[in-house]
Amino acid sequence: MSVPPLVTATDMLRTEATTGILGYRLRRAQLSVFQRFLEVFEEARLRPAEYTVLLLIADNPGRKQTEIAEVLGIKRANFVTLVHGLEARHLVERRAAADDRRANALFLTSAGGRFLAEARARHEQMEQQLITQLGGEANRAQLLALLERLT
Amino acid sequence: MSVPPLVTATDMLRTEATTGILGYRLRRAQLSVFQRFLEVFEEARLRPAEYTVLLLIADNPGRKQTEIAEVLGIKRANFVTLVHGLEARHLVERRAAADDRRANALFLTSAGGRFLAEARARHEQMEQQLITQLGGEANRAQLLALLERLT
DNA sequence: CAGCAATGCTATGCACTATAACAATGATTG
DNA sequence: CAATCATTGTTATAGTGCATAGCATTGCTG
Repeated sequence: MSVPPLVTATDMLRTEATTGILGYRLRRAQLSVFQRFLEVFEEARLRPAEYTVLLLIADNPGRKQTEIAEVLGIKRANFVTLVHGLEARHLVERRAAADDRRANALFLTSAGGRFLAEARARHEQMEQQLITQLGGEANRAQLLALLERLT
Repeated sequence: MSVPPLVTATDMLRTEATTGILGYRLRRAQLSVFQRFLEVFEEARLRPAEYTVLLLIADNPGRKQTEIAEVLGIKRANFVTLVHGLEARHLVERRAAADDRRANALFLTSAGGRFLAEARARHEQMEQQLITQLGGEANRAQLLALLERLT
């Protein structure tokens, strides 16, 4: 009769303990997804945070910086640089708010609209790949629902 | 007949677009879970990465720095500082590896073992809260399985 | 009007991450 | 064996994300 190997591969580490840590798995998965995003949007020079900002401005034109930033969980101070970068690329426009001269109302420029449309298309492809990876749209919906409960 | 309000709350932003971004939801959930971890382990002065390092050393005593670091996705260079901190707190011990004088074999000290046991207990409570939040252990298992597919 | 709050902004520090280079040691090859 | 190359731990350094403090301008409230 044949015997199984007496030792498993000596270079194999025991990692079962990490499966008990939801935060660890969340982090690894998030890094993995972000990494792919960075690769897909490298030539477009678009970062994850910038993409969400463009999306939010598109759906909420004319809103103040602070409002957009707060929804995304970005501090006012850090949002300044982010928006400034998008403005320098002529994707976003800052207009003084009519009702509050302290505030900047944010708008997408026409170039910003076209840029976002293109980005949306690319991102859609990426999201489709993730759905495939997850084993179907139902699994993605399930995952989103579970993530929602954690936030 | 009563009429629904003509306008929704003016301070409400449309955020549906972000639900189409798996990476965004992953990030928010991860930040939320990490935030709680930092609160729970603030007095113990234990960071998420440090916790996983201790766990891995406990389950794989005598392994080289590079091996532990690689499994956790930490660069060798950055791992040096991390281990050094744990060593300074007398939780981890570096011994010259017998078979390779370049390498450091990592071990938990007895104090490190006690510290980890306490940390494990606290973390178990935290994980239980997360399970409650997710609506049961089955949901947590499902979430872990889905996250696995993304990594 | 006086005092307080909010907005955008600048400056700054901390934590995490990534790369390059190095000495010591090990492995490989001619 | 000697020469060459790879690996390990380490240091130094830079970039990025995120947080806080403070400021001037403007708005709000009593």
